[in-house]
Amino acid sequence: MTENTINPIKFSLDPKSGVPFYKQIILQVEMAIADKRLVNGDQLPTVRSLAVDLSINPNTVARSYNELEIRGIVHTQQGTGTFISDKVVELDEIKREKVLASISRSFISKAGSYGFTLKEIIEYLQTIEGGKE
Amino acid sequence: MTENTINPIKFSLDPKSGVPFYKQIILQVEMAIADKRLVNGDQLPTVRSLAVDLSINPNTVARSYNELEIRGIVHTQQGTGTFISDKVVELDEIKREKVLASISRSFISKAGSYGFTLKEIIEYLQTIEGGKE
DNA sequence: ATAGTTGTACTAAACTATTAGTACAATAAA
DNA sequence: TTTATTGTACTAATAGTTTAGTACAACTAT
Repeated sequence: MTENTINPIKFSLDPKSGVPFYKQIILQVEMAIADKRLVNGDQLPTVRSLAVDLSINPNTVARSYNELEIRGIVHTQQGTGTFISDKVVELDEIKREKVLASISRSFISKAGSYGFTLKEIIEYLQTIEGGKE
Repeated sequence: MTENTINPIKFSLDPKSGVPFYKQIILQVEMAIADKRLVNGDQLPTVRSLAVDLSINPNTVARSYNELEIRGIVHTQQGTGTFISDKVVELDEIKREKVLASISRSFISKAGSYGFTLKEIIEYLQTIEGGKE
């Protein structure tokens, strides 16, 4: 009876990876957004259905969805479901740059602790970018 | 009687930071190397002395030194002490690039999960680099 | 050889993160 | 209002990480 208003993303877990289940789910949502398999307004599987699907506890799914909500990636409503936030796909440039700034900062700091300068880092990344097909 | 063959780095721990003691020690050594407060051949404090200094267990210091040794940053010898590896300051370019490649890879992957392309990343880093005094 | 230094091994305690069990609360639809 | 859906709260079990206690082994110097 439910139309497929739900974009059928395939979730899967690798228990051997050492990556916590809830993080794997978050990553899969993020990646799906990144390559447009999920777009604004799309509904994620319900907490229960995904929990059954993956044979894990509903709370584990809920935790993933909660973190995604905190990051502003999804919004959630009891009785209705969890949906990709409109803002995400509108690509709010300000928020986007904040995210990039944040993860860049920690990367630069880490590289710096190994003695790399920002100049060196950029040069290295350019060799990668140039070298891809 | 001991000359200061030991470069007197100041170690300090922040128990509230949530960062494990052994990681804080590693980071402080790495940073000291990065800005030349530690150079090749310099001796680190002995496991015991640093443990007393910081009021922590010798094993915690030893764990830090072990990780640093695995990374090739220090070498250690019983009865003698722990020293900054010559290779570190010779800046073994091959190993150096491997390190940069490794941390870059995880950064690129993380940024990618947020939908950023390598091109975008590089452009962003360049704005930072251009903007520093 | 012997004494004093150094790092190391092994074990256990404390803490934290992760997941699950179970019951509940909010919303939507009839 | 009732029923079925949705997400949530609270607790506990489990596993993993981190630190400490304690005793040991390697090496240097005398």
